[in-house]
Amino acid sequence: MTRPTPLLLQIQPGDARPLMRQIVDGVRRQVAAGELPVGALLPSVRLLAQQLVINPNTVAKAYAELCAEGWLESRPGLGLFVAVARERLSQAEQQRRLNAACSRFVDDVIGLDFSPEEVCERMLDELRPFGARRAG
Amino acid sequence: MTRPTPLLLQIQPGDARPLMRQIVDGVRRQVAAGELPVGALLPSVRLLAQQLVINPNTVAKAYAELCAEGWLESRPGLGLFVAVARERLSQAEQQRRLNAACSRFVDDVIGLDFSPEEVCERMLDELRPFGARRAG
DNA sequence: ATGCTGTACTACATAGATTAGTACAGTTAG
DNA sequence: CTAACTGTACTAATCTATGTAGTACAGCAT
Repeated sequence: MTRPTPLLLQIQPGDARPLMRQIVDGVRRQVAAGELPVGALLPSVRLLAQQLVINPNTVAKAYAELCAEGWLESRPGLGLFVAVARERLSQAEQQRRLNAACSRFVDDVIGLDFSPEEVCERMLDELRPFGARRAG
Repeated sequence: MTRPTPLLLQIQPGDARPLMRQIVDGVRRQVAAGELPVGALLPSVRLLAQQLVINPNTVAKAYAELCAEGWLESRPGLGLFVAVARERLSQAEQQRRLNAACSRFVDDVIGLDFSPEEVCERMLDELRPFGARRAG
């Protein structure tokens, strides 16, 4: 009894990110925001590839990365499902990634004429919708 | 009367960023933080390449990008100097870059178990030292 | 048995980063 | 003027990541 599942995911030609990254980021956001509930079935590798008019291999690689990160769960023969939230990384690794992200972010905004407070506010507006998912 | 100028800049082998980016980011931070005062002479393309044990071409490209961004000024035959702060980008372009940076940052931290406030605090700690340079 | 599912593997093409080497024009000190 | 420095420009080769293409295999449902 596998119900088909729609997935609103768009690929922007003007986006500088590689296709695989656009898919990974897009699906990750939808899962983190709760738009894709736990247990939801995702479109198959071949179907999504057909919808986005890209190679199935690119979709498969994106899905594989999302499985490795713990967002999705693969049941071979059945499909890919949204996984239950769980601790995925050690405390140290999480700190390391936060530092790296902050470092890169600062490099990106360092030349812009915004105050740290302005930057912070704009960033929080985008981050808040995803704050809900914490492993328990 | 060109005085020689020291430049503390390290290249980390473990850093995933390309060499050119490490140089650009490193010099940009030092200029933005005021560690390199306006008018300071930077080490020549060939000297810095020798110090970092990399190809002079890589250094030249990094310097060229810093000139294009308005951080440095080139006087052929003399050398490269820290430029005076000035408006470099249109309001619209600055907004566009801030949005892109926030978007990427959120993608980076979305899977970590930190609250938006924790993320914000950690980010501000790294951003604040560079808030001083605003074009007037 | 048929048709769906994810996965694995190879080969090829492309773009970006880097190295390497050479060459040219501007500036300064001798 | 000459020599020695400066930044800049250009080409060619290499390496890596990304994407494309095609094929093959194993699990599951009807």
